Amino acid sequence: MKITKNVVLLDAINDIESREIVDTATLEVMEAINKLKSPIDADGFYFHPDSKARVVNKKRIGGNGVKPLKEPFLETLKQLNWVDEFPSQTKLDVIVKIRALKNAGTSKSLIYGTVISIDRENERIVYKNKTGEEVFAVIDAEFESDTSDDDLIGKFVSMTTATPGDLDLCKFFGDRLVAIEWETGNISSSHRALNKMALLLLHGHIHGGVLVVPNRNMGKYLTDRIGNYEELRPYFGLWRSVPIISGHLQIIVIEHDGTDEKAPFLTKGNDGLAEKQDEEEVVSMELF
Amino acid sequence: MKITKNVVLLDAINDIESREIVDTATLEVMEAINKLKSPIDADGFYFHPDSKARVVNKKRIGGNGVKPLKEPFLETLKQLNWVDEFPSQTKLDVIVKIRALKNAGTSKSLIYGTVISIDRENERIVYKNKTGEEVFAVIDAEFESDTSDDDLIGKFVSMTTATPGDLDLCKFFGDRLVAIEWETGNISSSHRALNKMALLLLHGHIHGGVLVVPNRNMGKYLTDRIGNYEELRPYFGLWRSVPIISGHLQIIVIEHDGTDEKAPFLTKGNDGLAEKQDEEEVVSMELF
DNA sequence: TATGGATCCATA
DNA sequence: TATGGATCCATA
Repeated sequence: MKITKNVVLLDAINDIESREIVDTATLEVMEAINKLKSPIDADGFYFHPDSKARVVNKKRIGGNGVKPLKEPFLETLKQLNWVDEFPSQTKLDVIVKIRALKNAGTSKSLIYGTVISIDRENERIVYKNKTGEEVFAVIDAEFESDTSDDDLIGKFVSMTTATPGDLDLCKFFGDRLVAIEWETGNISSSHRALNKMALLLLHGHIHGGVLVVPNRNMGKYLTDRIGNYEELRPYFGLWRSVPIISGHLQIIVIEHDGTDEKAPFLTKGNDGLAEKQDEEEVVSMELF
Repeated sequence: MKITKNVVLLDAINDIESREIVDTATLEVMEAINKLKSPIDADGFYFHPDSKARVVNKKRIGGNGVKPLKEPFLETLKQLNWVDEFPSQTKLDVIVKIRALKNAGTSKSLIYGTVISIDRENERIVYKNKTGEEVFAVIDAEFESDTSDDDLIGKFVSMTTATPGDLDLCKFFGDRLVAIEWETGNISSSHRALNKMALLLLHGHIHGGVLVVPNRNMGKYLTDRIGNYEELRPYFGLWRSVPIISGHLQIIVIEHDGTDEKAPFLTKGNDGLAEKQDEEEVVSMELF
């Protein structure tokens, strides 16, 4: 697979080590992109010429599925000790719901404690955790609750948090974390991916963020409306305006190496439903 | 329809007139939300209790379609002189492709001119437009071109621009523009909507932005994965960090008033992975 | 239940 | 061709 651009959106690199970390991470991502081949024994990544999406009877048909692209990319990086589905930092958690309990629960996704004070205006709750320490957390000024704030004081409660979801891949370089998002979801999903990395940079949780996204030319061979560089371009000014103190955010743009009659059609994902699978195969045969 | 929250993300209001504009626009949005009723002659907006989405055999079924919600909302505001599908400002345009031409074209979406200079590093092109003026524009440092930069000098060219897409609704209050985005697309689409309004605020093109979005409770009665307040909550810090000079960005959160056996099922379209129309009708009959 | 994703639709 | 949207999927 080719790399056509490498666009830096945020670049607040304050020391040599930081630059080295970003450079190393970038090289590893590039290596994983470079390794993507189709057909498997080819010298690059080719699509079958007939797999290009086109409009017939006002319907867009064709296009390759995207999962066969993403999976080998993740695989290569996991072998370089990147960890997939890495959770976004808990320190960004915001408590959105508080519920008084009779008995202690054990849900891993909830926080348990005894309420000491609630300050809606400053979005802050203080509570005693199970080891008896007084700790504080951020609350949504309008968190959900069945009970008045006063009645919650002194009660044992569960607290539901809201946090950004997982990152595709992460790796620690020393004590600094770099995140990678491979984006072949809908273009709007690329907005969320960049938002997530920009937010984590803003809060100092990660030191580097890399978005890998196809260009529009490559998009023509894939599922309609997947993320592409050109369509994100007009929004760069927004991400560039985020006032991070340190860190780096970049977009790496990829494109297939060309077309080749020997390249396979990449199946589209109807995983898990054998019935749909059959229909899909029939459709594929009709199209190609 | 109920309004459950009104969350301000950016509030850089510098004069009384500005406050009045934001307040007026907000009231008009609230009025349009308030007017949403189902059944049509009811005192509020109710869903049929059986229309709540649920999981059967590992498949999520049910849920109302979202178009029947959005359309009357837009209609009310158009009657209050809001304009729909309002184009995002051309001054944010970035030139992403330049092509030498033999003859002048007339496409409305392209810029035509004779190139005077190209400065990739500073992302700037100077050209002579058809009235002979020298003007400049922003280019992508890696804009597409068949020709070398030097060869483009003195040539008549077309320039393709990239710009954010339309806004759902806009209205001028004096010379200041307020934008509204109604978000019942996918949650990631809400990220784009907020990004768009934040960007336009950053560039001073709009003075106010309003996102209308359901809360999670209401989302349970609608298409899976539509935008909802709770899921956006963890990202507020990002939009709040955007360094705007003046303007206002808010989220208005809506919820249905309850359930009622007399409420209709709101029909769904065939987007995404929906089964085709005929099948859909059969499924609906099975469910309800 | 919750979150990221993959897929196709409507329309200018 | 281009952009916002609507819909259902996979999985922890």
